[in-house]
Amino acid sequence: MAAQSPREKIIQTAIELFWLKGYNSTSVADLLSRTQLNSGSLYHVFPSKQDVLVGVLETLRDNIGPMLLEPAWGGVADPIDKIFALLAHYRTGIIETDCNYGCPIGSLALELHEPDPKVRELLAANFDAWTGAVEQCLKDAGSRLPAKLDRQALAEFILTTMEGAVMQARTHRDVAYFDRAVEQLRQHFALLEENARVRA
Amino acid sequence: MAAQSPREKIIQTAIELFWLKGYNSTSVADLLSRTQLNSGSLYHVFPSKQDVLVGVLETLRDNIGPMLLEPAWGGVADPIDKIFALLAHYRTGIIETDCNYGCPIGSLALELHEPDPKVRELLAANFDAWTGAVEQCLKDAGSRLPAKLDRQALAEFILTTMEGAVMQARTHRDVAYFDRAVEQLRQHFALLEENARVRA
DNA sequence: GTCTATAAAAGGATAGAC
DNA sequence: GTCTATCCTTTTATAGAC
Repeated sequence: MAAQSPREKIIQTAIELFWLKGYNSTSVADLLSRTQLNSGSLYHVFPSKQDVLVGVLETLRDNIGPMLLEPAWGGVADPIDKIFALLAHYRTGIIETDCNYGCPIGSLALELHEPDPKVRELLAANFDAWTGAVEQCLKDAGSRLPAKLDRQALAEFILTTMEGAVMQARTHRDVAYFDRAVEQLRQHFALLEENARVRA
Repeated sequence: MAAQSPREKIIQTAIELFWLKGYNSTSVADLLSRTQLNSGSLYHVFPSKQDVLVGVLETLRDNIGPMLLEPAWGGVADPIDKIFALLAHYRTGIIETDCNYGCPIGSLALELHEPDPKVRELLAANFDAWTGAVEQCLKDAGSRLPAKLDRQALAEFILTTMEGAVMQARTHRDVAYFDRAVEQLRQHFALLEENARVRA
């Protein structure tokens, strides 16, 4: 592994701690002790804690492929299978964290109540990257889905499902809440695909 | 209006501030200045800030009827209309807050990363009260929905939709994200109702 | 660019008089 | 039950030497 710059160390650590503890509950001191850096080094790179958050959100937005999609899609080629593989990837996160899992973006989106405009736009950009990837899957599914289907709206709805399902699984500490939501979405897809066949 | 006890003042103010700013970003000093109470009075009733949170969650759980369902359902009798009236009620909240709206329970559920077991159970109990009310609507819809439909799972899915849709509308500061998610749910209902008719 | 020390403020909570 | 004063810790951020 190549040596990491202070910037890289801080971003990587902040991604993990903001995800595990949230933004407000992660102190600069937490970041310093985990990275073994001194405050002078951190504040030299990031003038304020919020600048660390901006760096985190830019990194997540720019690396959704290697950090999320490629791990989720390894070996999966079918576009509709990819969508459910992405959801299955979140399920793995839920299991690995004993049902404590929260979507890094969704949790920040609800934790930060009056975010700086730049932060809010980066949260939105992360959602856009996610729904954009799913929308591409829906386009790749071609005539298997109804021609008149609003594929952007359905991509957003898949994000809606993931976020709401993760929230309930976490709150109840029970992955079955996630599974039942995904099953409802599967039924929705089954109805859409049947609809497309009938009209074909 | 009847005189309010310190306890009632604190709970009412905390409901509002936890909703507007979140739990961590609401200080005890905020509660004191808003209620015009002194710290001695607050800590006499609530030994710690977390006890205020417990009181808030118990109050919301025990008053879901007058605080949420009855305002949302005024004049609506049809069980399926009630479900979409409930969603329309959230839409009103989104509009009234300039798309800053967050579900009080959902936001806390994601903000609190390692909640005390009692707090977590109360969050889950609030979700249960919500899905329980929706599940009753689905039962009241009787044969308009497929007989074999898992009505508990669908009730949870409606909560999933609301939470995910609120999150996206807030993040994008655009109610259209909420509207599109509800429209997807409407299509899902249309397919279910058609399904029930065909088999009848 | 990195070090140590520390400022300056905010936070939760307590003490003891009334 | 309520008042005022204050303790103690945590937190973000800065200063100035190296």
